[in-house]
Amino acid sequence: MKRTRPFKRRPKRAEPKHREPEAVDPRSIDDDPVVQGILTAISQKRLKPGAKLGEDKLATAFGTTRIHIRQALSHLASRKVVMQIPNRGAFVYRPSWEEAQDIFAARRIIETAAVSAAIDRLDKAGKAELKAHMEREARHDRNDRWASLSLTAEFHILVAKLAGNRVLLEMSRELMLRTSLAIATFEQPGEPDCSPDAHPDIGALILARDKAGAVHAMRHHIEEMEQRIRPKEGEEEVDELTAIFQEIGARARAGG
Amino acid sequence: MKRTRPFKRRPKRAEPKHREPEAVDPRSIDDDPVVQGILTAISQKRLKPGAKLGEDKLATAFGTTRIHIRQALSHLASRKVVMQIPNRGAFVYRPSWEEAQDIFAARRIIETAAVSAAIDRLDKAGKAELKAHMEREARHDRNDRWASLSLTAEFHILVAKLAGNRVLLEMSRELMLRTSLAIATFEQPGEPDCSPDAHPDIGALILARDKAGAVHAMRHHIEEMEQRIRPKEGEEEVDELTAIFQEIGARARAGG
DNA sequence: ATTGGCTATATTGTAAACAGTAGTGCGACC
DNA sequence: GGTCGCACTACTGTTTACAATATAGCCAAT
Repeated sequence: MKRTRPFKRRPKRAEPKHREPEAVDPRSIDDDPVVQGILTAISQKRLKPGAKLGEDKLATAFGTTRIHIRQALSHLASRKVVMQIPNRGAFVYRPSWEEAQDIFAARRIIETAAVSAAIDRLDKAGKAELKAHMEREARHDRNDRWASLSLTAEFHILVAKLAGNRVLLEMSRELMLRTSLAIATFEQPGEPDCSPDAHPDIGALILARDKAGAVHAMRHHIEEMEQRIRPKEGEEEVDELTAIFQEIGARARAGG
Repeated sequence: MKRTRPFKRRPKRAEPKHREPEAVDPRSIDDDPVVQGILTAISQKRLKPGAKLGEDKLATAFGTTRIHIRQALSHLASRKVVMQIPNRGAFVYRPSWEEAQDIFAARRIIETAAVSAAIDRLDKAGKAELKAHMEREARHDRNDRWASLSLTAEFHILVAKLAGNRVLLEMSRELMLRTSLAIATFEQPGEPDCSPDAHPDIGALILARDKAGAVHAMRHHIEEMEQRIRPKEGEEEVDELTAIFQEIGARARAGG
């Protein structure tokens, strides 16, 4: 077909004018089904710390390509939910004992502040949301382990949401996940994550706007969780080994 | 060349035994020179919010490949330092006004807690580190804008480090960067990020173990920073536009 | 003058082939 | 019998080329 218009060849194009990237749908990778799937699997403890996350297997499981999986895994690695080891692959993150303690300490700080802020700005809609959650948690089937784990996590997320600070909310989400990993790594077998009666108490104190009481209850609740985990015995061997190697390395460097 | 040994073809191999991924050098992507380069460029305000981060340009600038750049950019996008828009590319993150306020609120919470914890566990080494930093900050060349910005950020990071909680430290680092972006986006021209006298005061109060005073000074310092930014006038137009569109969309959903 | 349509180019996104590395199992050797 | 070494597989990591999308420039028409 004849070209309607002859186009002269332009030698080069000017630097593109810097268009501001506003007004664009900022769809995040957090909404990705692969990311969401792995996150819920972890928070429900179907995936345990140290589990291998093979790229091919995930690709066939989710019905997508390896590239997509790689993107999701590296995102999760940025959030310290997944550990990537060169030429070995991706594994579910296994926090150290020190890191587990730091996670709980961070939660004490952030969630007590969140409770306080939530009480300050509690309105009708917030009260309704909180009551609805408490009812769901009260009447849920306690034998459904996966639903229980999801619900207990959602309570803490809801409090963070009621605080009205999105940055804090994102941090809380991240800490919740890392708490799941910490508990899964260091839990004593058979114990639940959250003591089942703590959430109704805290919720009632928030609804009553008893700030001091709610903050204290939340702090106590988190400390109770923390006291339920114990350092792994077996890890001392590993630490000893690494200590030996480090000593040998240091001696080699020193003695030439 | 002759094969020394005939190998029979094995039909399939068993599932590999799950070797635990411990005892491996966990080199993080945070140490990547591309990531570090972009982060320091942002914290020194050489890269402004909204700036385009073209993959090819970065690849040639850093002397590496596009894939490497893509990995670095997606990591930075996970940390909300970079905004990736499909088919448009990566830009330096530009926080909204609400997000900027949330960042400062989060810093108030985390850094006051960090000051408190830092005083609790302050030892000789910590005192020395703090004194060394205060001296560097006192005698640095105030005309060197880039060095100034680095030093003021380092003070806050040092306090978080003295608190002895790595999780909190990582959060503080992230918040520092996002504060840089918030200030760069909403600052009044010509004003410094931190009031120059605040850091010596806070440092002295920490060294004196005056917990209440140090916490108060830190909170005041952050509030002072926050009060120095103002919402952009131009943004109101955009907000009005988006409001109109949202209204139209809602009406279409309801009436259609 | 502004808007709309068209084409060329720049840039990002994706697929597939290739290369490199770690891990497994068999055989050999002491 | 335990250890060592080799060949092979499975997997990750990288390169390459190609496809898809958005942007800029130009012309025409209103």
